[in-house]
Amino acid sequence: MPAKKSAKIEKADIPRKTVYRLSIYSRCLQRLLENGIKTVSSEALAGAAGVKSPQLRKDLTYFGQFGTRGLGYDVEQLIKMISDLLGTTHLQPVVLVGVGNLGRALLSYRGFAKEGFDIVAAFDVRAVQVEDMRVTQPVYSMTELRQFVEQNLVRMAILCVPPEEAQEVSNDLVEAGVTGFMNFAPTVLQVPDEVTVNNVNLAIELENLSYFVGH
Amino acid sequence: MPAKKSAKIEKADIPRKTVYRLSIYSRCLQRLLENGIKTVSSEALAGAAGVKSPQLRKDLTYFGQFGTRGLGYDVEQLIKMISDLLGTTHLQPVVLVGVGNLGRALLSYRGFAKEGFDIVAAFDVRAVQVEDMRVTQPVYSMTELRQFVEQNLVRMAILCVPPEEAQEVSNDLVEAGVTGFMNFAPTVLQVPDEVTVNNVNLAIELENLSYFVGH
DNA sequence: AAATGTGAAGTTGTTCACAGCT
DNA sequence: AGCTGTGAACAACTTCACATTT
Repeated sequence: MPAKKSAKIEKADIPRKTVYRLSIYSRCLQRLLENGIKTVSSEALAGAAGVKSPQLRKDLTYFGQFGTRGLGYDVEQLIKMISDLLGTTHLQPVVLVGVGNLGRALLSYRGFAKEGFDIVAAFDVRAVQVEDMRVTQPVYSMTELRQFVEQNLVRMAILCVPPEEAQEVSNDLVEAGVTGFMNFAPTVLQVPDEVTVNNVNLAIELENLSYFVGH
Repeated sequence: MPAKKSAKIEKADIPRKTVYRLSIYSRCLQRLLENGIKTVSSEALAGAAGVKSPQLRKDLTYFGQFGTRGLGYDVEQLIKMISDLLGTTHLQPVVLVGVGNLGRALLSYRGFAKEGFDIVAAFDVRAVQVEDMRVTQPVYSMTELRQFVEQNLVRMAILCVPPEEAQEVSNDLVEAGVTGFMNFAPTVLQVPDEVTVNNVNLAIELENLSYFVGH
């Protein structure tokens, strides 16, 4: 069943970067709201987010018209529309696979919970509980991964396994119903079209910096 | 002193994405080398890196001509040229500022050392040593930051402080000689032109995924 | 014959300029 | 008058096609 092309803008037509910037706008708006600011112009919000104002306006109009000419945007309304769009209105369950150094590190990181994501369980070939008070999630054996994902309707997974295992683990997860990966393994994952992979590689990020810093 | 524009390709003319892909190519080449493969075609290497072959060739020719027509690229030579270029031939000192959850997590992560970076020290307003066996770096008080950076000629910093403090800390670091930041704080840093900032926000990365996964 | 290097074409994303609301 | 929404111009990046070299 090939998708029909239409003139209407659909998910696929929206630049990935636009979606990314939405998250940034959302954080800036949150700050404004905390300071009791009710309305903001594209100029001001763009400044806070580090982009130019036409960029911001174009980004928003991919999704509709939210501003009032001569006035600006309603802060609260914009926040609502962005979180609806990103799916962060409700807490989302996430599993983490691979409890090595990085995996443990991410499990103890409290930054996800604040943004609407809940790492509900971790999995590793060695299902030993982490003896760290800051890690509260249960660590299960790999053999339980599929069943857990299916039963809890988990759609997103954080992959921190060694590169050799990444492809196999992701295959299992996809079969169990996962459609989004945050992949920390330095591997190019082969996945079906409907599955999204966000590769994150901290070492590459540093290397990149190193180039611009010079030596 | 405005920079003179020239026809020759200089650092600024090279797409950021190209530099980023260089790191990916490097990792693929490393694997080839480990498997005893001496020569590789753009087609094969591009496949492994998840890009198209003209992309790879164009990326490389920004820096010179490294291939042999009819044959391909010499694996070892390419690795050498990329690491020279990225500045990862020699171990580089990095400081980490802000030893909260994420900071601690990154300190215990061994992935940087393998790629040529050495987190030599950490700094925090509360200079308490981390009682975690996996964290081996000393944690100093913020007041010692400037002197340490100057004396050890540190050029790169990993910022994990709360957003309110990020700007001030980065000002200090820039004055002390840091020209590259890996910024984990959800803030748009204002820095001089010659300073590079790589923003990394794991929560945004997850939010982004959430959008594509749907709900 | 095989595979690189590259100008030109194509695609995607950004910025501008201004028409059109409020 | 002020500020959004948007088509058109612009810039950046990617892909193609093929001439060139080994």
